[in-house]
Amino acid sequence: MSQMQNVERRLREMILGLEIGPGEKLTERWIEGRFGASRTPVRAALLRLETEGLVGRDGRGWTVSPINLAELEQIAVYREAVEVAALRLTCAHDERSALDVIEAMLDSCDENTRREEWHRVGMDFHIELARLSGNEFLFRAVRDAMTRLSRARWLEVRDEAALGRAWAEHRAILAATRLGDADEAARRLSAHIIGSRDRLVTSLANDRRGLRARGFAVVPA
Amino acid sequence: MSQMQNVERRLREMILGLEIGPGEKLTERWIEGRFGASRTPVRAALLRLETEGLVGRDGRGWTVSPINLAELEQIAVYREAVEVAALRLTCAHDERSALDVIEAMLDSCDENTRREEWHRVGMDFHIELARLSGNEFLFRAVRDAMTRLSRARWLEVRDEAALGRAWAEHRAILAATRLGDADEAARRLSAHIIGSRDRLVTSLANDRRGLRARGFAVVPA
DNA sequence: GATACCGAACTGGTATCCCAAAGTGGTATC
DNA sequence: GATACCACTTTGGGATACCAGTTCGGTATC
Repeated sequence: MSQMQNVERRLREMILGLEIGPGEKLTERWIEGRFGASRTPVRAALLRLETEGLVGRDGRGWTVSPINLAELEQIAVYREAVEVAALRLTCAHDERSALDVIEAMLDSCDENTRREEWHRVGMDFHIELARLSGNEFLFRAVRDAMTRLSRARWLEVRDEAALGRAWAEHRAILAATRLGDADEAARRLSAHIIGSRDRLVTSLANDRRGLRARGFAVVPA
Repeated sequence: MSQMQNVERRLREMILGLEIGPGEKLTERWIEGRFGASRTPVRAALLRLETEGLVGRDGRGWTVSPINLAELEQIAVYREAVEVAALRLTCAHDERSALDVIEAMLDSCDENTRREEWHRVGMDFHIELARLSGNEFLFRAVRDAMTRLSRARWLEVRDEAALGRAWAEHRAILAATRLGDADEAARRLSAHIIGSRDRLVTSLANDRRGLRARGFAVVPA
């Protein structure tokens, strides 16, 4: 694997894992030293992470994108459009046995599972479901949206009750999809996405003070 | 304006304007010489154009993305999802006077207008309509989709009848939106997008031989 | 002590070099 | 004439040197 992809992957992991706080300044030279790469791959990584929305330009410098409540609300609307469209396509397919694999992902999480795993599976559920649509653009849209939501979702994962509710909703969506009931599946998916957003934005607004204290920039809606 | 943005913009224009044919090989050194910039900004431009889908990697080298019929079909489905969602948001707004500006764009095209202008306005109609939704992600999705469609749409613009039909459909969509009739507007927009796709894919499939003769790579569905 | 000013240090942007590997063309061999 | 092989060229990936603009600390001045 090339240096370029390595820097990109490792830097993305640090940002998504909150090892580098939202709003923090980044310098190309710091990344260079941190990962033992030269500026060429570092710049390539920053350019790609910029298109993913994980870093941005702050005047003449680089900044880890802050958590933006207004953005989270808009992403939910976007997700609703693309995920529902993808799900309807999947419902229209004849072959839906791949749903079993997704259900197994949900089953793999129990009380002994690490929070990181719940976090990952919660995203992969939506991403893999979108992949089943067979539409590359809907799939990428969902994957990119989940990437942008990833950091904020660490909050949701801390809430046991919210996780239980989310998993139940995931299962209900799968059940309706399995039956090919597109309308019911779409209704439940919409409700799930909007519900998640509301819980997320509420708890983020409440935790804002605490997050800022940890050095995490959170821009209000 | 920095070199980096210049190279990116000018190279994008050459690709979208078919001055560099779909499927053509690109070397960083050629671009370097062509635009009088060094490799650093050239590579930055290529990385960004790659995320826009205009160039891709062919083994170790760069290639102008071919026109891909399967991709065109998938984009139409994607567009339908995001544009309809955006339009419904706009219909739900109180303030819709901005629609006048869009209508004026359509009016600015008549029999004396250059084909390039029809081409541009035909895309901007959809982009500006999506912008009115106020949702940044839906807007960007539409803009990026139109960019990917841009080269293939040169064909549609050659067909006088297709243009007339498209403009009539655009006006009907605007009319329904103005009335706040979201369902009617959505129906008409869906029909327009899918209809455009069918006409486009058909004429592309027919012209494939001619396009290949001009050196344009066209990959079938 | 406050402030205006100056320079050292650091920033991203750019140019340029080096490198390993993939490609290319010619040639010797059969 | 086909093919295997080798030297040379060209490629993108990486590293580094340099630049202009900005920032920021310290200092001289009042």
